[in-house]
Amino acid sequence: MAKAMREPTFWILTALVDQARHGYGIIREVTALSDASVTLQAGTLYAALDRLAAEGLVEIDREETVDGRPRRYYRLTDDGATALATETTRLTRNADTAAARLRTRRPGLALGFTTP
Amino acid sequence: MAKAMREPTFWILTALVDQARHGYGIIREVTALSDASVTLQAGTLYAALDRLAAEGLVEIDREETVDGRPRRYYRLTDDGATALATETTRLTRNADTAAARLRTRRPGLALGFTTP
DNA sequence: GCAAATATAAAGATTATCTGAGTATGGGGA
DNA sequence: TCCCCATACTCAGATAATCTTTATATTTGC
Repeated sequence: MAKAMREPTFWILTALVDQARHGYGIIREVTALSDASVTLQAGTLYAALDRLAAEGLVEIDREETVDGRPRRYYRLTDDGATALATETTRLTRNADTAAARLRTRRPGLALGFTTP
Repeated sequence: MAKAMREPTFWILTALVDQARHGYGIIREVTALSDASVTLQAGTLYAALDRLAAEGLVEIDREETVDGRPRRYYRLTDDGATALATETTRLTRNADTAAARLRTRRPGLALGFTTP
């Protein structure tokens, strides 16, 4: 079984599903995707990109300079998409297992969690 | 926002939802709950129980000796149940966000993930 | 009689993330 | 014009949860 992914890693891969993005763009996309509940730290992001590139889950798409600032774009690889899909399945299964258990606790009472 | 929970922590809390269990019982329950895809390591478990007790998410239920072996039972606190419910909501939301994005990738093709 | 299962403990290594600081450019408001 | 903020990336050190390994002790099953 693939080892559990940490949240920043999960969000970075998710941000790259639809298009290649550069580091700072990933940060903004994750903020938007997560409804501002997750704010990637720069240190975390760039370290994670290096690691993910080494693992083959992302790769450099292109580098360009916009307004005098250099950007490095990353894209998701097929392995990255597969890893994200696997992780997503795992998250769903875990959440479903816990939700089912929680429903049996104090039956008839309002639950402390909601479905979005 | 509550900080993301790691997988072993999530499973320990989930295992305690329905009843108080002792350490070794938690290990076996998590193996069963996760369809044998997660096997808690003893070192991880007992360290996590100490930490979770210090955080007030679990508490000692009772201690008893069965067949000459001492067992320490833990139960989930209300805070623990709330934390697990919050985490479950987060997992569901994250998984749904990623799943929606993955569906838009290479439309028409079979997806690399399944719903359980 | 010996291995495997039961039950807990604890030290050291690993690793992703967090924290915080640093470098640099460009745009917008005062 | 000046300064702050947003943009864009880098890096060193601290933190925290987990993993790995080892240890101890009892009981059950073969």
